[in-house]
Amino acid sequence: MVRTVFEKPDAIALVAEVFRELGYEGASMSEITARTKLSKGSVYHFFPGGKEEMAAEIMAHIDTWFVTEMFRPLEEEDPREAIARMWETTDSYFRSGRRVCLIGAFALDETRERFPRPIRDYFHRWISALSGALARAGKPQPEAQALAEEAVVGIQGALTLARALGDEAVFGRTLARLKQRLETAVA
Amino acid sequence: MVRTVFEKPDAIALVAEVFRELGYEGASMSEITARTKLSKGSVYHFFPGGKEEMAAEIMAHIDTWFVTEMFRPLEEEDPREAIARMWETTDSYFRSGRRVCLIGAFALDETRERFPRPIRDYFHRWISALSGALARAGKPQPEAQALAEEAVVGIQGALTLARALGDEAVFGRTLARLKQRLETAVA
DNA sequence: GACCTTCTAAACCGATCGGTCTATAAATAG
DNA sequence: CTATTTATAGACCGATCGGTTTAGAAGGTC
Repeated sequence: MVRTVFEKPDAIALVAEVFRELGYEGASMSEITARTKLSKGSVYHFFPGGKEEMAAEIMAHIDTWFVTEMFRPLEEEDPREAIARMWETTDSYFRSGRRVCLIGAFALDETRERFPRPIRDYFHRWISALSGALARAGKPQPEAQALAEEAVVGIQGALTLARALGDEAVFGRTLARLKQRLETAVA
Repeated sequence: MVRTVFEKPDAIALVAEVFRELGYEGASMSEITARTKLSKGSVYHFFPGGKEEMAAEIMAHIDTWFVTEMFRPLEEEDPREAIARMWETTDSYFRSGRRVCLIGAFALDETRERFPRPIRDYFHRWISALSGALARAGKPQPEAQALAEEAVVGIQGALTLARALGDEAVFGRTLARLKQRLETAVA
């Protein structure tokens, strides 16, 4: 069955990948329509506010996803189990290092000036959620916070290097190292 | 004395900051001329090949700088002393987290496809140089390589988070942690 | 001083930019 | 079925894009 019409959630996901690959400025309308196979009419039907609205909706979509799949699970009963699952979720979300972090990419150039809050919140909430789990696992507060920050820093750095080196393996190595580090720190 | 003419090294440095702040796609000619105060005529006088040549020259300039200021010093006599100075050079180059890594930013979007080699080499050489110093400080090869990779990953991640959180302190904390980690690992 | 090279200024170019609009097709409700 | 809503297609718009050109100013050499 050939698809004839799209629905908004599809449109958000499709456009999101274009922004992720090309960045905010690089994601021109011609690239968006070419890569998503959506016509200009469809794109502006779903996002009357243009690129700004697309990016805002994409970030909201990412936010929702991370809250339900990454942050809330970190609040579940067994914190060590929760953290272990976070590494799996992270590896899967970033496709073992083949997919970059859209929010991280936005943070690096002037796109940050457009969306300072969602960008800041994304990282802040991730660190908070992980820090909370570490605290419940027995880490005193200041160290828990520092370890959580170290983990998120490592994830972002590994994504950058994986792309830069054209070698996704560095992402897997970094996740394994960080996992180990948080486990022994908590032991 | 008001400056009337520029020379090429000045032009490279000025244009580099625009690319660093806006990324390759975001650095439009109008932004370049506005922010550098160079006229379009001047810009194309220095870079007849346009944006592509500007970016290539900027990366060559960065490469030279890193070789003389970061990589070669890591080969000097006392490896621990050399590594200690690397942290200072890193902090100073990235302005304690206020300046982003142009090469890292290029790696994240499709700009990478334009310049895969210089981007890959930049990180590869940094890791190699640091790994060599760690090895000379007594670390067996596989761990030296892993620690060097961890350090460069951490630097990149910290730059991303510093920008994302609008809080440069995370960069200083990360450098301090990595410095400590490499010192104890080598002890 | 004359001469020559280097650098600047800005008008100008076609192509592409983000965005609008109108007509129509597809899906849904009655 | 008809009526209405929702989504698609693409022509079209002014603005900006990256880049070219030409004329002249600034700076060095003798």
